Amino acid sequence: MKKLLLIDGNSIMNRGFYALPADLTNQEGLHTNALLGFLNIFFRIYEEEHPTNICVAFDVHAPTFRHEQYKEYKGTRHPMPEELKEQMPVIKELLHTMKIPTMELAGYEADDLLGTMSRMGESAGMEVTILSGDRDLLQLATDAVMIRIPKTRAGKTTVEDYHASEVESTYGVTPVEFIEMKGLMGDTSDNIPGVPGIGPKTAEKLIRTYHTVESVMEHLSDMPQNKMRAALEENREMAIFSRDLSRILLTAPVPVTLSETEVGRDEILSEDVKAHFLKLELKSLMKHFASYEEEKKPFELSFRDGKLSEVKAFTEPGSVVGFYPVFSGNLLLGTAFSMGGNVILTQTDAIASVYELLSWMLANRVTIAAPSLKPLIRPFHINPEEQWFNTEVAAYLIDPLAGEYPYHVLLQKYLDIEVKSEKDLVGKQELSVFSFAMPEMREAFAMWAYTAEVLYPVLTKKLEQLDMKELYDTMEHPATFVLQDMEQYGIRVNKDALEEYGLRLDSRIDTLTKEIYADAGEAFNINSTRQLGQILFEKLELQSGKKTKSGYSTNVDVLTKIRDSHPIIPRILEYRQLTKLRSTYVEGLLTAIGPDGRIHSRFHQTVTATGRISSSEPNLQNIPMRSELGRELRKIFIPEEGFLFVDADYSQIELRVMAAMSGDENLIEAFRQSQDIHAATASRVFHVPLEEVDSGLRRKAKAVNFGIIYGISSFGLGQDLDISRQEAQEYIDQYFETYRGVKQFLDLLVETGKTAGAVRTLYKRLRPIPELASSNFMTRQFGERVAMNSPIQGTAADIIKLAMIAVREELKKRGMRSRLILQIHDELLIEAAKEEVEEVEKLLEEKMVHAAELAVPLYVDLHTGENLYDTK
DNA sequence: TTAAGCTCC
DNA sequence: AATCTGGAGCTTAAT
Repeated sequence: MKKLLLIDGNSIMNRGFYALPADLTNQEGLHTNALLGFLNIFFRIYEEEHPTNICVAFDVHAPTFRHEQYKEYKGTRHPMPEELKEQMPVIKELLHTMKIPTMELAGYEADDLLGTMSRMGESAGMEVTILSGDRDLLQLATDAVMIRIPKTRAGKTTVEDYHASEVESTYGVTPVEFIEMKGLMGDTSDNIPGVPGIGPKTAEKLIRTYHTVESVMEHLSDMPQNKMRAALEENREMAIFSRDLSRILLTAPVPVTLSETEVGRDEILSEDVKAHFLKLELKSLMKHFASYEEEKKPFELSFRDGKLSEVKAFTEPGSVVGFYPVFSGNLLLGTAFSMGGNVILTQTDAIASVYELLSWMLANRVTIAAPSLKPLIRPFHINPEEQWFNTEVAAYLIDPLAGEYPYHVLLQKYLDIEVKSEKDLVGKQELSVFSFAMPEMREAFAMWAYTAEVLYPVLTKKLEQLDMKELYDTMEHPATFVLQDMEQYGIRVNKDALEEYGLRLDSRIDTLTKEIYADAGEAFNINSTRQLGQILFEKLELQSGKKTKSGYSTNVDVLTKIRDSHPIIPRILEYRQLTKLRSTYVEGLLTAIGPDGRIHSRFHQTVTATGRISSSEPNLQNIPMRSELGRELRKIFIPEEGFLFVDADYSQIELRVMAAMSGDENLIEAFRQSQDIHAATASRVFHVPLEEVDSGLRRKAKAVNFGIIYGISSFGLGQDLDISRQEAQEYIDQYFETYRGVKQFLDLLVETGKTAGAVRTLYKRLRPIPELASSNFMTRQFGERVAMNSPIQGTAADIIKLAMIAVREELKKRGMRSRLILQIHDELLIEAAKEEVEEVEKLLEEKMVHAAELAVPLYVDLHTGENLYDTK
């Protein structure tokens, strides 16, 4: 089937012009932003649809016939900016080189030419697409004619597609009625007057009922005597005139025939076109030529079976090798090695032989690149000093928002190579001793090894360009080893005590459940927010607060506000707390206890956007602390016999980091003088002597302190402190007046975020912020808060990582039995041999306090105890 | 799989 | 004019 692509040239150029930076020029000083915008969206649509026929319509700049006739309405458009004007002849030349016909006709608008040609195509049995940024063209949609409107949001371009049915479902009127609607509501951007006082809502209602402007006018007598009816009566002529003005012609004398619009891929991507792009310095478009060639010969990785000795024979000293071992639990199933693109698969369970080969490689200055390093450290006795490269961690530093780093994504992103993903190849098949005989699994293994090898130079270069090589070498790479240790050691759990704690919860939950049912007058599922909402706010008619998407909110804020209005509320709050403790902590932790009586949580290095570590299966970074009952749970975490816990947490590390990074003299001074920063802040911000700061004032200052770090709004702070927005705003203003340097610093971060698209920590860790480029106000606001928070949270995360590395090294150097087993963002836990406790306390404090030398001293609180509860 | 809720820093 | 505190992971209900 033939496919016709029609493009609204002016509209798409215009869109490109405003969407891309205005300073985009080539060496001759020609602006190229509209050209690039046009071609980007063109190629995107072209690759999606593969049209057989293409034509681009332009407006003629001279007044058209229809302009002449209605000059007073349509003659007042803004003139085209010079920078855009100069690109118009260039795009026409370029389309000429691409053998894509263009059309423009004095007396007619581009819309009319597009409309007419769309009908010609439809009559000839073609599928027609019209590409435009202008919603006016929606009136042209039919079952066979699709209108595509590109939209840019958060830096990403999406396309809205409209056949006749989508116009109806979106706007509630047919494409033809769309024209009638505009007759009533007008269009200020097009200088179409319409009927004053009638907007989109009213117009839609009227046209849905009466279908045409004429019919609306005939039925005026059915309507109530009001302002709307009067306006319609008065503007009868104007409405019909506006409607006719909005209607796109379908019978214009188009200067191009359908057969002339035929254009092949070879013509669009010819050598001439390539040369033309190069001349205009549109280098980013070159990829279309590459992919054209690739499509002819899709990427195929060749790999074969071979012994480890063959791997060795293929390995050049000083080279880079990709390495992907396949484990099923502790059992090695085999290996994939990639050497200069030669991929060799080996089915073997001989870890020792592989270790020997790896040692030989390292001794011969070979860099071994692995897709993920942490799982390999133990089986292959890897040390931080050895020449290993961790693809995943490098890719994370370059793009910390990606979430996952599978080979197919990395190959696509960095080398523009398209391959099947592991999931596509392997699906849900489990690993087994037969895996090395299965073609799909073999291919996936080979891909991992190959990717690690070929990405090594690319990622290394990228890290250097982004000035993060040092961050990788001195922080991220060694941190992997600390995390591996923590996973390996795990934490000991008193299983009996945990079960006993669970029984205590059970009995109390039982009582509460019965009481809640009695309060409600019926049994229901208390865990179901929907059922609970009905009971509380419909049956018991309690005061409901904010709503969620699907009904009443029943969260802790809402319930706390109505705590005293019914005895069921405090019971539900307690029930929630207890069932949370039971299901997440008691049951969750019990199933996580290993045969060694310890929990081996996993620690992730490539998950968070800011550089923090995360923990899962189970998450040991959110063990209860705030409520006494939850805190009791901490008693079940105990050290091994002959050991004690030594715990240290940074005091106010984020505020200290903010003070140091901003260089604000007042805040720095406050930290140097006082241990209690919230009280000190209260004293300064509220102009009260330190001795007179009471707990209420301190609480306010504390909320402001936290708010500032998170990128505060007066609304949020008001909510937090339960005060008015105005009052909250006053606190914020006073804070920034006291700490002017902080204000300057935060403003600078937002500014940097906007211009660079990213912010950095003190140690140059990058956090991209695509939200700052959004056209959506809310999204952009979020971006600003991220810009303020990330460098602070991220720098704190960097510092504790440095401390972890230093602590591990020191313990190792001194040959101590004590070990670091847990990190909770600003806190480190060491399981210390009893005879080493004093030394560990000293060493831990020393390494944490001196992990970074800032303008503000770092400080830690130290605790030693028999369990996790006692270390607070 | 998503939404709502709760736990932590 | 809008908006409405940053970063995580886990469980349950409901689809």
